Amino acid sequence: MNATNSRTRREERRAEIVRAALEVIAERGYRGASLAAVAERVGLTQQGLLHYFPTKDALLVAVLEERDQWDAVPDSRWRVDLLASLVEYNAMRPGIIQTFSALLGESVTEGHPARGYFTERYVRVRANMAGVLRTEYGDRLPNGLTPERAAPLLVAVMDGLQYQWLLDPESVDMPGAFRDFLALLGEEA
Amino acid sequence: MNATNSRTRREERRAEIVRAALEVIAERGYRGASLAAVAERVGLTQQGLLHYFPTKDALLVAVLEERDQWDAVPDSRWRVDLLASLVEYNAMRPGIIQTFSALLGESVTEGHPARGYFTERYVRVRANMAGVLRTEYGDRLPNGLTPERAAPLLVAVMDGLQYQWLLDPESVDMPGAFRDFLALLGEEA
DNA sequence: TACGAAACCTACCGCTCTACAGGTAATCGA
DNA sequence: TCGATTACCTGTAGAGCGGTAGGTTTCGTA
Repeated sequence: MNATNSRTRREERRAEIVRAALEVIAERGYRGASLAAVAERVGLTQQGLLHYFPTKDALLVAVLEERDQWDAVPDSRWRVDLLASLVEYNAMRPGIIQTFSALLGESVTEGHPARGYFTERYVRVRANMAGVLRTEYGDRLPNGLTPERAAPLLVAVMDGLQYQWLLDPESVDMPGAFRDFLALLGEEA
Repeated sequence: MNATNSRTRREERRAEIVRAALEVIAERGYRGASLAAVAERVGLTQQGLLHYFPTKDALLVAVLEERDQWDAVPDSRWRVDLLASLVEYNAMRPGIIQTFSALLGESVTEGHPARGYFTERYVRVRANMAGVLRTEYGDRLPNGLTPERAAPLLVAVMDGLQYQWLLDPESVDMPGAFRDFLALLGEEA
């Protein structure tokens, strides 16, 4: 095997570990997720895992980078009707949603290693959403709101619905509720 | 001092501890909040604290009961315009908001002791909000939504805005955004 | 003033956690 | 085939955790 292959193998193993970490964080949160639990899931000892990620925080960074890659795909290519599909898609992947809902909750505590990440992510996502709305409606939505004022609401609805849905999926039709909200945004004042 | 006074003193001490617990949970989350840290804040040892709450979970129960008392005040007495005042009031108490945002985030993880609480609370709050909307608008909002379908959105916006605001209060005008949303709800389709 | 309970304390147990140190076996390039 | 790197392992340090056991002091009550 050549060097490229070695490098690939290492990357694959790291990706495997990140995937396991996503699961464990979903189940126990970041603070509650032990390296040993993640390691066990990929058939390693805790010390073996530290060979790939030297500290717990380094592993978290890798987890957050994975997420970045995930939703950095479309950016300005989004259109409002595609947002509904995104939420529908999310509703089929409760694991990921649970991971990042748990992390978001933890991140508001002091000195949490994901705090900076979520703060910056929100700035970016709000700007993205404002862009999407501007593309769709121009400088004013039908109801008179600017895209910049509607964007935080859009993001809030997505996040807020996720918590209600995670806690009680039977009672909350997340995609349906989100479509209701989009309809609300598109209506005349 | 008589028996009543003793009982009162005990209750006061417990309330003091619960207040300290709210602070520590806001800073570190529930899992990250150690009994010792709470105890120190009221000038006790960890074991002294256990004299008032026999387990950590018992302390959490008391914290959640405090919250119940807090927002059980008005129920059906709420009106839509008072919701805006509530959000404005919340914006002046970041500590409490942070405590319960952190707890909500943790609660979606498996086996979390607050999970049942939040699940039931959402059922109750959605029903309350639907009631408020019905009182204001009747069986259909101006845009055609039923109160039952609008209620999850209302709750989602409140929660979702809190996360954005906690992470970046300078960038997010929580009360303003919420008023925007209320206006949206009140508009004709 | 004597008694019992309440309000703490010290000491400690057993467990878990992250991380470091150092070893060993497999692998890989030259 | 040899020397080095990689991929793990065992062992353990060091701290923190919730909770128990059992003592002592304070205090209300009779």
